[in-house]
Amino acid sequence: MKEKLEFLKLLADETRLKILNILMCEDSYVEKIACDLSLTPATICYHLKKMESAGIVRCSRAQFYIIYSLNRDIFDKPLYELVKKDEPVVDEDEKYKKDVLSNFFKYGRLVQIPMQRKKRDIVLCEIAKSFEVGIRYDEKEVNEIIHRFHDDHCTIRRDMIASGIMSREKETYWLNEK
Amino acid sequence: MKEKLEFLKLLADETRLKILNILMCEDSYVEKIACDLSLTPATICYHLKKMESAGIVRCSRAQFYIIYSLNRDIFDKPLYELVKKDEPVVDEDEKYKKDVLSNFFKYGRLVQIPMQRKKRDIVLCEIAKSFEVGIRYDEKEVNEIIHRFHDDHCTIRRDMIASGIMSREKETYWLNEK
DNA sequence: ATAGTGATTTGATGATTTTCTAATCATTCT
DNA sequence: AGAATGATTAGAAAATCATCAAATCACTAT
Repeated sequence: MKEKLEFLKLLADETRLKILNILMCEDSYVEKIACDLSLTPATICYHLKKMESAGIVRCSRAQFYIIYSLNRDIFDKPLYELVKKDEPVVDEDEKYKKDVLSNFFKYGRLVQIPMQRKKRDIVLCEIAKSFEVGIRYDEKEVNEIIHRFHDDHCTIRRDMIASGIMSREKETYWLNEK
Repeated sequence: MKEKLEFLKLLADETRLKILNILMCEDSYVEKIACDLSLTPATICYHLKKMESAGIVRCSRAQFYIIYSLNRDIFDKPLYELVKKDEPVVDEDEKYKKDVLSNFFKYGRLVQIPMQRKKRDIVLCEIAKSFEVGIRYDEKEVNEIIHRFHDDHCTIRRDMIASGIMSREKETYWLNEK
């Protein structure tokens, strides 16, 4: 995906398209192209080097000049080849999270506390969304909020502290940043 | 050219490629895509609207949702179709200028003063490059410089004034801006 | 009607990218 | 060797574009 994106980005520029069209007709060199397009050699060089490193053009020295030519093979593919994914599009982490949540929550209630550490953290994070950063809660408030999700608020409250999602000092609890 | 460029620019964006890949699998709607990609609905809407106005996607309302779908026809073309010019690449004006100059100058000398107004202006502009803006020249200096290009410096000097390329006051001449 | 939900627009911000000038590099020719 | 010419790089300025938050719009269902 990344590579195809870079390739498309290279094509999607007015100056580079013009350069490619010139090279479709005949090989050429920096100064000549610059003159044809009324731009500086530095600019043309910048574009040619970019395209060279992506394999779109090649160059070779001939006497005074460095002759650039097109790598014509590249343009035969149909367009959808360039658009179609070769990696999953949706963020894998996000997908996994969603799966876990939909497995353990039914109608907004936690049906079971996950045994696996990784899954339990995801579930705890979800519950943590009901707390706000910067607010101090006493134990009664914490229990009440957690109880909306699961009867065993004690276990979950303890896990919140253990996993570092919340902190506690004496009788007050608070949600940690991030 | 312009249109193809716009099309390529639309394809050459990571988020839009991801959206297209999602739509390749199944039709979808703003909020769902936003959720899949962990972006805001506003952002997804922005991209979809852009692609819609280019005919890449379509949309239609279905109950609560506005369902977006792919216009699949577009992706069948081979890539070079998108790159190849359908207008001349080189600036027509520039080309014309070049032709005129190469017709009337040989080895740096003007072989004949063009009769056509348009062509004469181009030739005069070329000669004017030997003068600098902001410098005052007396008639002798002007003649000397013009003489490098053509024997009949008087005619050309007069044409320079007449065409507005240079100005004169009493004995001094100067090149006008631009 | 109106409350609720998804879609869109607006305005601001930040990131990326193109372009130029000036300086430097590399090669050829004298 | 060094002069000349084309190519490249570095650095800075300007333009373009994606993203978000907040406000507004459009439709549905009660």
